[in-house]
Amino acid sequence: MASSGGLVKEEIKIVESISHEENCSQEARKENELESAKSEMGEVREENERLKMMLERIEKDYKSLQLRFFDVFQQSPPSDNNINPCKDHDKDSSSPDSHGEIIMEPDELVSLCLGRTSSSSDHHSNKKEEKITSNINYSSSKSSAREDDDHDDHDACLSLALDSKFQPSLELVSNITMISPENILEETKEEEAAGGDHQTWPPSKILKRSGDHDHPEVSQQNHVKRARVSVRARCDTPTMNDGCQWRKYGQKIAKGNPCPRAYYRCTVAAGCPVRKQVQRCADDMSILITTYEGTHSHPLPVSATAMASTTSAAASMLLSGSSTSQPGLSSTATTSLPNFSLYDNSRSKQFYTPNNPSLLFPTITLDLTNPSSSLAHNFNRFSSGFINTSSTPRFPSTSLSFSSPESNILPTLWGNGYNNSYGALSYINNQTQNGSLNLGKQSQLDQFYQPAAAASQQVLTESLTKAITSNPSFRSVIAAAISSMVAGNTASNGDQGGGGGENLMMQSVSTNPVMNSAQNGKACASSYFNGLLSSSSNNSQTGSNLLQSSPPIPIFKSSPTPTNNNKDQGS
DNA sequence: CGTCTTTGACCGGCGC
DNA sequence: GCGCCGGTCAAAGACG
Repeated sequence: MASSGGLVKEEIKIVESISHEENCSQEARKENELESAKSEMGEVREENERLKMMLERIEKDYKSLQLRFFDVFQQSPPSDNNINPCKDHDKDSSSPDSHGEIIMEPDELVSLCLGRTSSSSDHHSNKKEEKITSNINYSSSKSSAREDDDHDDHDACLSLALDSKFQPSLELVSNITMISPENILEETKEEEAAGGDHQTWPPSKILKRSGDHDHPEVSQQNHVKRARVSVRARCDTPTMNDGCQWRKYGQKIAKGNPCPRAYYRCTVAAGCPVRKQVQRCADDMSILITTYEGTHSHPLPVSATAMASTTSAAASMLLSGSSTSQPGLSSTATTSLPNFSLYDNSRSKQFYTPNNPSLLFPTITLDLTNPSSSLAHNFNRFSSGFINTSSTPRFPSTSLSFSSPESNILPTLWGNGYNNSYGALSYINNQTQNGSLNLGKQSQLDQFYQPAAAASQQVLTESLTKAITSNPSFRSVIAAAISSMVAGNTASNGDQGGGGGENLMMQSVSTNPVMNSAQNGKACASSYFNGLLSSSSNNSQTGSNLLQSSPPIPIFKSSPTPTNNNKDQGS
């Protein structure tokens, strides 16, 4: 008995030691995690520092640019048209705003599009404007291209519209700008050829409608298609709500997909050339594929800016990738990027694909559908692509996948209605309160607070942080977006904000009192992609479906589309 | 009654 | 030249 008692004691000792070791190992693990977290934070801080400096540069650039612009403008007041994209869309179709270059009215609105390569060569109608445009483009592209990484010279195609009507608070509005350098000429010519008709989408239509401009070059240029941004998202509503107002103008059964493809055009402003196609994925009917094309010729409601920014950034990524021959995205994206993946299937296949007309366009795909956060899974698709793997793309196509453990809810939030967003809040609020990312821009006209935007902020923030820190391409795109906003921010109040936190760069945006006031002091949609996700509608479908990944799938025909409900959002 | 959706017709591009 | 296909138009109907 005594020996057995001794054994027991020894066993106890062993167990204790084991548990002690376990505790030690756990502690060590925690310490390791802590260490890695610290190092990550350090990296992020460094990155933030860099971005901060970059922002300062951009700010300076912007100021000098602005001064220069006003100088030029004062010397030569522009004609009364071609000025304000908000004011006279119907008649201003050929105005350069649709080029996203520069639109200015002394007392109303300035719209700058950052990062486009100069396309002024074809503008003969307004040479002064052309001159300005060149300057702007030079400076802006310079400032955006001058950024931290040497390996990518992106044209961050983000627009900045400053509405001085609301002075002193300048409003930031982003336009979807999906123009590749090689497409600018085409677009310019298109719009010239359109002769005031803003329907620039179909080149054929332009030719048809502008019979007096039967320029051979034009028809040639028309072969060059614009960049498209395709968004895959799980969505139980007929269309994914992106904050814009859309009007359906057609529906077709496309080959290879039993689900009809719906065609929408933007109705936020009359004459806006932006269109979108909405189609359910044949393989997974819960996935909605929304393809955007064109450039908004008007300021966007805040709920739309997120989408616009996203697509713009994505497009610029695509275009920057297509404009350079470097491996770029593929190589850089293979760095560790948990819950965020970016894959580009364009590099190895740059040939034509006659069988898939959608691939006649340079297309970038944002994939928000991936329920698996498996990194390897995502990255393994880098080379294979996602949407466009079926055939060889005629134009480079790039795919982005925003997959996170919560990713299944994101598209749902996005796709669901405004009410749903609120409905989701109760769930979401438990997740995070961290609202440091803010790339969604607020407009005075649109005071919607999007609580759903608070959803999964943390995850997204982390994802974005990593994305930004590890992917130069993405970084520069984001930087361009920030630059455009900060420029506006600076113009409005000069408050750069940002207290040196981990998400300093975003905070500097979110401290904009204009933005904050626009939302009554509430934390606004607090990440670039949260903003994107927060786009909402009045869709009255139950919020209970919010977090379901396989909701009932509406077919276009039967149910009223949320786009219809968007009307009260836009203005 | 105005606005929006639906849907068949039409058009142009492209391949064969 | 023909047919297929994607994309758009526009009349008619639906809806609020």
